Amino acid sequence: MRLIEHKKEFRKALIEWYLREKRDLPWRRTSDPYSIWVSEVMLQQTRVDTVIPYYERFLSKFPTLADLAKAPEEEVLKMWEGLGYYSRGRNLQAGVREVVELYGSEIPQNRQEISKLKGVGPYTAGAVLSIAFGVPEHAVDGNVMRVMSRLLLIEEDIAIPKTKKIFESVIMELIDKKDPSSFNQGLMELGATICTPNPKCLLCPVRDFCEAFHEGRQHELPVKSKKTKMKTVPMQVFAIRNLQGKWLMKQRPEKGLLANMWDFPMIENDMNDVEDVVRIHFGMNVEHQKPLIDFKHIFSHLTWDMTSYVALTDEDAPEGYMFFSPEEVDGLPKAVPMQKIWTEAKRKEEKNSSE
DNA sequence: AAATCGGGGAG
DNA sequence: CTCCCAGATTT
Repeated sequence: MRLIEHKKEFRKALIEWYLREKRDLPWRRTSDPYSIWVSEVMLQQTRVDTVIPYYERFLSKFPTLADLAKAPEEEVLKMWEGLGYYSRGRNLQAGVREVVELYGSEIPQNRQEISKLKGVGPYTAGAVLSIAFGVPEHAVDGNVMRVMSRLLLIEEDIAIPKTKKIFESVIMELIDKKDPSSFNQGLMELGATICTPNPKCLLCPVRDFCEAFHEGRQHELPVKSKKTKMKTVPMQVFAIRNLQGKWLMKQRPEKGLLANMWDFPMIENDMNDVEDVVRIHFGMNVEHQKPLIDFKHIFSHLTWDMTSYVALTDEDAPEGYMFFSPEEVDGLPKAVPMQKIWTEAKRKEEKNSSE
């Protein structure tokens, strides 16, 4: 049965399956457009199971558009801590502030305007429009490209940006105008649970419409070129405590990797003696340095090979750095590598004081 | 078009 | 290990 000649039957099969089998997820229990927006941003390149607790905490802290708009940016970052892609959090708040200031706190209900909001790209625009407002717009993510590449035997390389336009066009031809929300979510649900990279075709509600299944080629799709060369950067990190029990930290730049997050003093691996490294790079003298924890932290495009130390100083903070009490350090937004080092530093302090 | 931007789960 | 996840932004 050719999908393109049986659109109505396809929509019916997909939507009925979705309404019957859909997972019970927090953002499917609300019709609040702001909440749905938050969920869509958190779900960018992030698994459902990872997002759920973040979604709950975030909306408890910022229940409405107005709450998020007026919050200090550092509180937003703190709520995003550990979720990754931290610019999403800052962009979401910027977008929310635009809605408050430019649109009278009403999220725009057309693609042209909603796409102007910070952090709202082609996917998120279509997702919020279709799910929150019932507007028949495409929401093409990785799931949808995988599902549609199989259903229609589309062999274009999905690693190339312009290939996505093909899928967006296809969805606009196929979408159910009466229930675009269930149609779009149905495709994503299918990609997440059945039409996975290793597909469970025998359970598929629309396999009769699937050209790849018909040809037995579902495992060949989608075609994706993409190969990344990852580099490894050796890093040395120093958790430095002063005589008042405060710890030395520095905020990262507002642009680039882990923007605005807080670090212990760190540098690319220097082969000099540890005390010399600290004196040369941070201009301070430390003593009693001891190894803390070594580990690798893998980003999308690079790996940090971490070596960390604890040390003691009686000097003032160098330019750009500040000392913080343990409670203050807890409250600062830190990426996972620093969290790991901080946890280990506290554990070691605890152990020393009990001896 | 390609690179950048996190972190984790699955095979 | 590799892949990839309800992608957006910058270069």
